[in-house]
Amino acid sequence: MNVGLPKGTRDFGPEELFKRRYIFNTIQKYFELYGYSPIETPSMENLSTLLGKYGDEGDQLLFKVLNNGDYLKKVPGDILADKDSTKATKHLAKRGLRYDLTIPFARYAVMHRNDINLPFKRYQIQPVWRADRPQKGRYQEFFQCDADVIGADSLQYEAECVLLFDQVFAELGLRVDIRINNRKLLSALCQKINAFDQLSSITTAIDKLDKVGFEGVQNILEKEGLSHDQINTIEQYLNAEHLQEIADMFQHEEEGQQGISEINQVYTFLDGKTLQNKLTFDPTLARGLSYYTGAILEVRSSEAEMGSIGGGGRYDNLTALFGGEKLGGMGISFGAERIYDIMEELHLLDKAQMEAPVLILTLDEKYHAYGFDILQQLRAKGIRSDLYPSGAKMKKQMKYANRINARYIMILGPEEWENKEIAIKNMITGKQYNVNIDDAVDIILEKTE
RNA sequence: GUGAUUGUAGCUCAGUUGGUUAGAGCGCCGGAUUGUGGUUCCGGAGGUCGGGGGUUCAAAUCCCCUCAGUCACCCCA
Repeated sequence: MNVGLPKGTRDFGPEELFKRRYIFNTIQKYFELYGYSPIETPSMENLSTLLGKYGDEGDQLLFKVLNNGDYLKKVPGDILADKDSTKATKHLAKRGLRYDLTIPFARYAVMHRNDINLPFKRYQIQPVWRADRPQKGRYQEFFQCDADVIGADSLQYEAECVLLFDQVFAELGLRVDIRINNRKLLSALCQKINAFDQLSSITTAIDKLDKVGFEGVQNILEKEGLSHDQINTIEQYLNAEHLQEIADMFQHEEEGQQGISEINQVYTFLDGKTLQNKLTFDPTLARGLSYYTGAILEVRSSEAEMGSIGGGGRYDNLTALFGGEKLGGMGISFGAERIYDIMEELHLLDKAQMEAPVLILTLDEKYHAYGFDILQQLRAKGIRSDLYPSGAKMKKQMKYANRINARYIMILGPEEWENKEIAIKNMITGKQYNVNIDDAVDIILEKTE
């Protein structure tokens, strides 16, 4: 046996897929409840759409799709001779696999600008591909569940996204911590210490706080060439426990005041709404993605050790990259794969298994066709059901019934046939009794409702 | 891209300082029970020990190469 799967990809069996769908369906249900409409984009995009959007590392992690036809012929001889893969790529591949859902959405928004009306609320649940090395909770093919609203500045959407996170995780039965911060505060921090051009690297450093602790962040910042005074100010910021402390810090930074005000407005929108999970302001929350400019959100499980299982934020200009009209917005993403892993770990998916069907057993070919009639009657009533395909040994059929998780079996054998009856057995309790053959469908219907 | 670790039956894993015919549990198939599963008892099938090379009288075991998985770092969901 020499079959296998490409690295970082998985098959999903029936049981697993029932569970996965339960999660996706729940997320989708709330996306739609909140007024988001679905779109889908192709698995492949033009490489020119993708390249340069995710940084140098991102470019490395893009799956490139080899051109069709005599692709080597079109590569200039000198590039071929140089064996420089980076240079040769653009001659070998003009398409690549989708790396996330955000950039394709930006491309979509620009291309279909005349067909969408603002504010445009879309959600998208599709697989994406990344060529990085797989490890726990990381795959080369995985699903993302994104919802974004573009073309509206209102902070109601920040509040809406918090509520969306809160409700979805509550319905899934996961207890989570939702954390909120605002990039404007980080921006103000960099202004305050006169290191605004290092905003991006300081953000990245702060983002590692959870993992490496303050000493680790300190080391990174030192390597970035920041002075002790600057680092002290950053530490003071990171240690702030209340919004007021931050507000005091940024009295002279307009952007800081704005960030504070935005966070307060989000809280105002949420005032009086009952959240089922904890929402905390966390000045240390940074998030790696560079395009966020306002609110940032992150969700972590309070019950399991795992990275973030949801995140999002506000961006100013998603479409700038494609030269379209400036469209800002707010978006969030659910980390469905990780949510699955945590829920499996906490046994929250056991109940999400397929609802057990009804299985009909016949013990003789003579009335097998009659069993098929009953089967169609059950299905017409919307009962998931099946008929064992032959009059095999009772034991074998029973085993099969067990394996497919049948809740009820209907047995049609010589004795029953003679008396115009059918035996109904509850596979969970083991109880069994005979009913009139004409009433059987109604009785099953009653039981499975 | 960097580092670690593991590859033995369908699955999870034992296998001593190299030493006859490589084992267990679970699963599978059959029987006890020709009309009753999930419990029990009995029997059976199933292995290029990841692949290649080397050392040795002898290699699952030691050495080299290679492939694959897993985990961590970078980055990320």
